[in-house]
Amino acid sequence: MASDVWKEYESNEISHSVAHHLTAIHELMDDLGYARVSDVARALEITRGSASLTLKALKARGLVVEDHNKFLKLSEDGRRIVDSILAKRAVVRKFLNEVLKLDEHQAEVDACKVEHLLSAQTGGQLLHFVHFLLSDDPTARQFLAEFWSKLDQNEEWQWPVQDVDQLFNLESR
Amino acid sequence: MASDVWKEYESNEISHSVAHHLTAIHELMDDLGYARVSDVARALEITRGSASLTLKALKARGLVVEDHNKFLKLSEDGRRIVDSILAKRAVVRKFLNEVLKLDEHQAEVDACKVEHLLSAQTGGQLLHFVHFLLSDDPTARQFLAEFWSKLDQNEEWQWPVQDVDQLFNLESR
DNA sequence: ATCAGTTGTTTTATTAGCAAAACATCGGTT
DNA sequence: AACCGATGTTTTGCTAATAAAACAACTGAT
Repeated sequence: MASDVWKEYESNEISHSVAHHLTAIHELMDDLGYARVSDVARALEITRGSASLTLKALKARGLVVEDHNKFLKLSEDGRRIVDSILAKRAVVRKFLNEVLKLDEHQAEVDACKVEHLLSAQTGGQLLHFVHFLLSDDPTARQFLAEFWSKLDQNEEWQWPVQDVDQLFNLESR
Repeated sequence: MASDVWKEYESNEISHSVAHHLTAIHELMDDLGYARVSDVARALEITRGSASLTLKALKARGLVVEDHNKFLKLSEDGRRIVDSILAKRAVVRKFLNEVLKLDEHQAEVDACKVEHLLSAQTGGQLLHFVHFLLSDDPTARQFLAEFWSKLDQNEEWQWPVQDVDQLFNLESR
């Protein structure tokens, strides 16, 4: 694989840690009405010192703004980022849980891992897909019904499959 | 969100970097028939020093074994990990590109980002799903045809969507 | 008014992953 | 034999993200 592909991992706009510092502020504002350094640290179960340093960097990046009395708030940019993350998380979780029938915990964990990594295009297309898939369109309903009935029968594959491409080619022939 | 969910990100078996060191060895064995530290470094476009350190750690973890003359090879465990990563990458790439119609580069980049993060269960279920979806089952074909035709019309959503859950609820009512 | 608890920051240290540079060791060429 | 190029390792330094501990400042209760 070309290195310009795999190295894009680090060149990401926001890290996993930053994503959760930002969403923690968002959720604290909803739950408590405010968010201080200590509240974020408690929510993420990290020390106040760690949260203080990370949040200082986020203030410098303009994603978090500080009140006259140490109260934190998302900036416009920060809110935009949190919105996109939460939207992707919700879509992925819904897809994994309600379509692929993975248990809620697994769906939550996997969604949490990838939410900040998916591009806006991927998130948007996935939303369209899941939206149609879970709508009451009869074709979608029939498709899901058939897929789920196959899920119950199909236990023949061992994972990991050795050659996925070959598996697909065998079927499309 | 509970911290035991978001903190699982770090507790992952293998990091992005390790995933690509291992897959690089795999691909070099296929392409050249051998893989040395320098070959891995060249493939990943990092310095030999960095590769040397990372690969030393992987030898210590028993994922990579070293020949009598500095030639590297995947161990049984290493090969198992590479198989699972490549399988997940292939399935995700196929889904993003052939179903969601994202361009190949975007599909490649996003698949590369998440390949090592998905659980085995998620990978397996996704494989079942994509396999059925791209099969010649008439229901699957009809569903995809309808989805794609909707894709062409639907440009009304702005991304990020503010409240994804609400979007779904409105439709399912 | 003092004392305890909470809060925020800073300093020191750790880990993963990288670069850069120095170093040693080969192998082949001349 | 001397040299050059490729290879592998080690050392030093960097960044991000954490913990731990020390410190300062504010808050509230008695």
